[in-house]
Amino acid sequence: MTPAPPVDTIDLLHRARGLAGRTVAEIALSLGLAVPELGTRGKGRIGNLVEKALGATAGSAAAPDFPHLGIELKTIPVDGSGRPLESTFVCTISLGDADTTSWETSLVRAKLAHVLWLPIVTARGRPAAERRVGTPLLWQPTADQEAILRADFDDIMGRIGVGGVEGLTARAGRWLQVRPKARTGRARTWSFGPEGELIATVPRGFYLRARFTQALLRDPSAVPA
Amino acid sequence: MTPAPPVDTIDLLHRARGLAGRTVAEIALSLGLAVPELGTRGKGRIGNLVEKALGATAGSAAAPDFPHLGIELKTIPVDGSGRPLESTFVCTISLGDADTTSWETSLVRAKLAHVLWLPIVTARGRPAAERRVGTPLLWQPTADQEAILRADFDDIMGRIGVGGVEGLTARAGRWLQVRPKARTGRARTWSFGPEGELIATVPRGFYLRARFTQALLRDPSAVPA
DNA sequence: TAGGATCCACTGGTGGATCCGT
DNA sequence: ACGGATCCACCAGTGGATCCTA
Repeated sequence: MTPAPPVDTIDLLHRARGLAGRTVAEIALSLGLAVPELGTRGKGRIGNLVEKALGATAGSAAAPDFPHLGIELKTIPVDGSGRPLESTFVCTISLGDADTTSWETSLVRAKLAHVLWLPIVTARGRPAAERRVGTPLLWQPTADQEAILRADFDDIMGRIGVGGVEGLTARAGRWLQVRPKARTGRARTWSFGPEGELIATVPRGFYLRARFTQALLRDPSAVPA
Repeated sequence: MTPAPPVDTIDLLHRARGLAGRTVAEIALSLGLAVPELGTRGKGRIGNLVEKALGATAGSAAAPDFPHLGIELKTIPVDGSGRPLESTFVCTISLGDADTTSWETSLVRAKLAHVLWLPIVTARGRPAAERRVGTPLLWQPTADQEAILRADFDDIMGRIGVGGVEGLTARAGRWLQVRPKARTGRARTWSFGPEGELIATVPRGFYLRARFTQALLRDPSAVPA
């Protein structure tokens, strides 16, 4: 019942376009799956559903959703006019490697190198089943865009190197930012404090600000503020 | 329904003696739990049951079962005359640290520093529910015993340092031995080969040979072959 | 007999994201 | 608007051990 992986990029894009206009309920039904609930329950379930619908490789960490194509799938909740309602999670940040990781070798660069954006038209307060897939966009950063992402990355990693991760706020970064991930007070990861001492901290992730993804969805080569 | 932790060593020993002579079925019933199946299903379930019955801390890794007492609980299947039917698993071996770990700081020493042995009288082929708790033994290694355990540990770690973990067999060690742990071909851990190269291997654990535990149960200060 | 192979329950960490006060 | 907090599914790894052939 689960579709095979797409044979190539064209195939993937065709399939994604085939989902456009369909509701979450319809997609779930066609896969023989339960319609995901949302709200405070099951925040990531639409993302998982769409992955299955497009034949993405299941649950493979540190690899793109479509490994043979090198393409990452990202759903993004948008309002009726196509504006993102949320920032977009990119990946977890390796807090221990702040001083030895470069943009070139970073996971965040790998994730953003080639993305299939799939807007999910979302009316707040309505059942998830009603949400509808919008027009997909296959995107690779332009040189200008990547330069800014790299600058954000270097800025963030530099701040961690100087003051430790606890001194970093979500205010750093023009398009990329770092915010907490996972339930506060439960998950723990290891990092370094201002004096270089080893400390336990909440896991954090890279996110793309909504103002960047908003511009992107309208013009893939946009360079917004 | 789950007992509170024992307040002190005497309390623990009293409780353990209170289990002596009782069957697995009786203990499960008194805790309001299902009687564990065994055989090829649920090999560790009696151990878990007894932990609960004695108020051990649940599922705490790298800590003794009774942290405030520093005591480790080990069930051990024995025949009608009290002879162990199996070797006893002690703990996982840290393969990456072979050259930097000493007996003094090792997990295996910590685990064996103070053990509450609880024999489980086991007739092969009979239902697990019928198994009966034997006479508990609270044990700490004598100086002579610890010297041999340390020698085994050093021997094993030395062999790993020389030939890598893949050259190590369960034949090494007088009382302690190293054997595979977890389903072959599934779990993987990282180690070093003969040339110092990083390799993936099956996880392994320290076990106490049955000839040692057999002597121990008859005479806590025994120094068998 | 015992070395090598294997089994189940549980949970912490990861990947998928959205919630919600200020 | 947005920074900080939080939610669920899934799975590999760990802890509890015993099985099973040669």
